[in-house]
Amino acid sequence: MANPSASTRTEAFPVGLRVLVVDDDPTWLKILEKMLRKCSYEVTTCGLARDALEMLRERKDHFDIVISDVNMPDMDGFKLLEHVGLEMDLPVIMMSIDGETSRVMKGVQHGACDYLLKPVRMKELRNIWQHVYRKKMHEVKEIEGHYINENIQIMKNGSDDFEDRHLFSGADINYVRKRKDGDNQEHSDQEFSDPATVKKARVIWSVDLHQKFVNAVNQIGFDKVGPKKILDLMNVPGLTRENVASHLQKYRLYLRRLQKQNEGGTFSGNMHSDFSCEDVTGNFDMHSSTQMQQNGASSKYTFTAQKIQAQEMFSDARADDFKSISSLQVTGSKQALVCDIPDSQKVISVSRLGVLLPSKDMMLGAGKKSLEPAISRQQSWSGGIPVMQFMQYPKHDHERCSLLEDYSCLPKPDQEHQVLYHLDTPPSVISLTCNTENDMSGLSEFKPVHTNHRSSHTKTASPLSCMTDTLSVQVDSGSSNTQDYGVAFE
DNA sequence: TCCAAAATAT
DNA sequence: GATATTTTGG
Repeated sequence: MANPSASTRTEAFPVGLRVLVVDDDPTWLKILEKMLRKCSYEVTTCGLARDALEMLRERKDHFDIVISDVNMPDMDGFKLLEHVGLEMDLPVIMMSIDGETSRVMKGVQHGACDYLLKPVRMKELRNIWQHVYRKKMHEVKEIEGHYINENIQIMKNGSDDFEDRHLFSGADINYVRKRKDGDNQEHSDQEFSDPATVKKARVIWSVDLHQKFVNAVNQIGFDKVGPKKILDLMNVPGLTRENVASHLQKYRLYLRRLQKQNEGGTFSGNMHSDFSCEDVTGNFDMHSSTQMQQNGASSKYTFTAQKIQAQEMFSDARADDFKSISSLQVTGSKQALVCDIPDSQKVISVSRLGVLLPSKDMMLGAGKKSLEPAISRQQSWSGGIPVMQFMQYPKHDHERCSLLEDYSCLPKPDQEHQVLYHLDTPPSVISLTCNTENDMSGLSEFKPVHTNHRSSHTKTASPLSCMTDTLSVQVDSGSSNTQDYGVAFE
């Protein structure tokens, strides 16, 4: 899938599928080649299994799928199948003249994704791309939850843009979500047979992607910003103007809401003093962040921040609208946050502070920076360990809490939780963990008064000079029905 | 079922 | 390009 030429292609997904056909019979090779080309696939033929294997070994990234005959003089088709499965893990379709059950079974047992009988029909060849797609989906599913990436995260049932194939490629794997198995297994044949009916990819606005978006917006200037300009600046393959427009709409709504709140003058306290960098910086073991949640209730708070200098806080103080985020705005520079933690909410996080000022000041675009909460559940690897960054805000008042000042919303005593502070600017990560129930109860009692308690966990924090870039808080109670991925503006 | 995110329509 | 509406998926 890492075909270099892929990036230059513009055809719809199955078009250009790179197929390697192996058959000792030159006539069949010719026929198959012709038929496959008719399907708009990119075909490579090979008369010897050994040569095919060699070719694959040399350029395994140059093929998407292999179709091999079973009976070949130099090497049994099953043997080839075995090698391919083990060495390059490409989908392999076997074919033969006879459809003897045992042979077909053998093929399947050896890992063939399909078994075609000669003469092969056009319809069968036209659909082989599904195997590639399914395989990818399968792989994605396996790594789901452990992948982090700074590009687009896409979920699709198919791909309608060649470029998208990059999202599937090993080197540039983007987190791809798939539907639940049941969904496509049931109607796979119908749904997949026509690429045109395949659903469009859904872009998941991860923190990183959102950050790019925010950076672009800032660069352009809020008043002059437009989807097209942002798209150009972001320069993310596969991302469309519509994607950006949609996100921009959400972003604007978010800022508007924030501004409103700000005007309303609800200040939830003086976060500044409470949330100084000292509390945030420090080195903690980030590994703890990897265990997101087990069956029980566990809460975890992670956040990364860069240059934390909070000054203002835009949080909703209204009890009725508590979904929210807490964002602090930093004067001079940067961020802060508050968050609400719902028990039902699985993850809460405030993240990456953007660089826009969600206030009038920002609108004026004076280059001020602000903290911007983002929400997403995204997986990332930090030091080989998956870390999730969350940014979803809870919606229950009773659960809300501000990291800065209101800790009453922290997880209930009966829950196990972890708190971690994670410095994302590159390397350092801080994590704070409390795993005992006792700790929990302590947290649940968190109130401003408990500042000390919190400090104790963050004592190693470095000075303000340390910059924090993202702050995310995640609370995992084990049960939740909220969407937990993507950036959320709330 | 509900809700928010993202896609799509206007 | 902005906004309204619909679709999607957790």
